[in-house]
Parts: sequence; C-alpha cells; structure tokens
Amino acid sequence: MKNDYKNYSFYMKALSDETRIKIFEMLSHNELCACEVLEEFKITQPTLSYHMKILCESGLVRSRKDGNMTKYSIHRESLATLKSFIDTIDENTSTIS
Amino acid sequence: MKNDYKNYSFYMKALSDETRIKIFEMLSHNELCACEVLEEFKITQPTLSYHMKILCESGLVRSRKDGNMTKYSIHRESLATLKSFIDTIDENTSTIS
DNA sequence: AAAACATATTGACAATTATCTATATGATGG
DNA sequence: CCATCATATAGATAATTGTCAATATGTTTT
Repeated sequence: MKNDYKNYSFYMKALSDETRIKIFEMLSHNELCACEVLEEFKITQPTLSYHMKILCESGLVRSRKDGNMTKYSIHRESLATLKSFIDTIDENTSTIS
Repeated sequence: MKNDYKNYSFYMKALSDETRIKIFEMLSHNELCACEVLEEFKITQPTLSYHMKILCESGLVRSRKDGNMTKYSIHRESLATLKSFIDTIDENTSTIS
C-alpha cells in the first residue's frame, strides 16, 4: 500500500498540535463532549471546535450527536493503524546491523 | 510529566509531512546519507536538508558526519518514547466501559 | 591549491495553520 | 415559540511551513 504514508502523515498532523494531542489523551480515558474538553483549556469555543474538526477529519476521533451535545471518542481502528505503523518502524530498526 | 505532551507533539509534527514520514520509514531499514535519501524524491537538495533538520531537531533522527557525507539514522530511544505513548493511549481506550 | 562533491544556510514567497470575534444552527426547557 | 445551551461556521489575521534558487561551508581527490 503506497499511499498509506499520506494517511499516516494526516494522523501525525492531527496530533502535531499540543492542544490536540492532550485532547486525544483525554479521549483515551473517556468519551467526552466538547464542553467537557473545553474546560481543560484556555482557548475559545470556536478554536476548540476547529481542533475537534481536525481530529475527526483525520479519522482518529469520531463524533456522535447526543441531544444538543456532540460527544467525541477515539476511533480505535485508526489508532490501531497508527500503532501498527509505529510498531513496524520499531521492528525494522531492531534488525539494522 | 506534564510537558511530555509538547515533546510528543514535536515528534508528531516531524512526521506530519508525507516526505518526512517516508524518509523516516527508509531510515528504519538502514542508516542513509542525504544523497541516498534525495534520490528517492523529486525535491531539491536544500529542501531535503530542511526536512532532515526538522527530523533531527525533533530527536527522532540523529546524524553523524562520515567524511564529506552526513549519515542519518533513527534514534531508537526517541522512537521508543513515541511508541510508548501510543501504546498507553491504546491501552487506555481498551478500558473504556 | 584547485576542482569536485556533499551538505547546510540564506532569503524569498505562496500556502497552510491556529487563533480570535461575530454570527449561525440546532436542540431543550419553560 | 422564546430563551438558553451546545456546537459549528465565517471572516480576518498573524505565525508557521514547505519550497526553491543562490550561495556558503567543509571534505576529498587530483
């Protein structure tokens, strides 16, 4: 699969911002709505919405509507894909002479 | 450790570009000099040098001088740190109710 | 020492990103 | 249905990024 690299780079880009990587870690413990995430940061609501959009568009996070709230959680399949890439890189390095 | 997140985001940023993530994969198989890497891409030598600098500054890649060449390889400790972060996230998600 | 080779740096520029304020949309509760 | 709450979108802007051509630096070879 050649263009997996583009996909991986999108995952990495989604996590290349300190705010987003913290959000990602928060979501790893629990599904959370935007307002719960917002409380933890000193950014405005639209800025958070922008970051959530990037996380969702990467595929690493998924969202679902629940009443008037949007709940976010980690998309485990995408995470598995990312993890598998890192694992492969790590295995490769262990066989360098 | 609170500011590990900034560190992780730097790793991710280094890998958030398709060219750089391909280089990273290439280096996982072998230490390579810049000219060997350059052959695989349709970018100029200064652009490659810029990308190598970003990879090195992130800590994920290290360089050493060998004659008039610079040889690049993956810094296994940093990779282990990144891998460990992803693994932890993955473990967290597996305990969500 | 001069030429050739490998890499790095500089300066420029277009494209992208992260952020804000203001506003819109859409659901819920009186 | 009107007000409120939660989230999204639009428009603006400063900062960052990826790229190149030109040039510099440092090493090897002749």
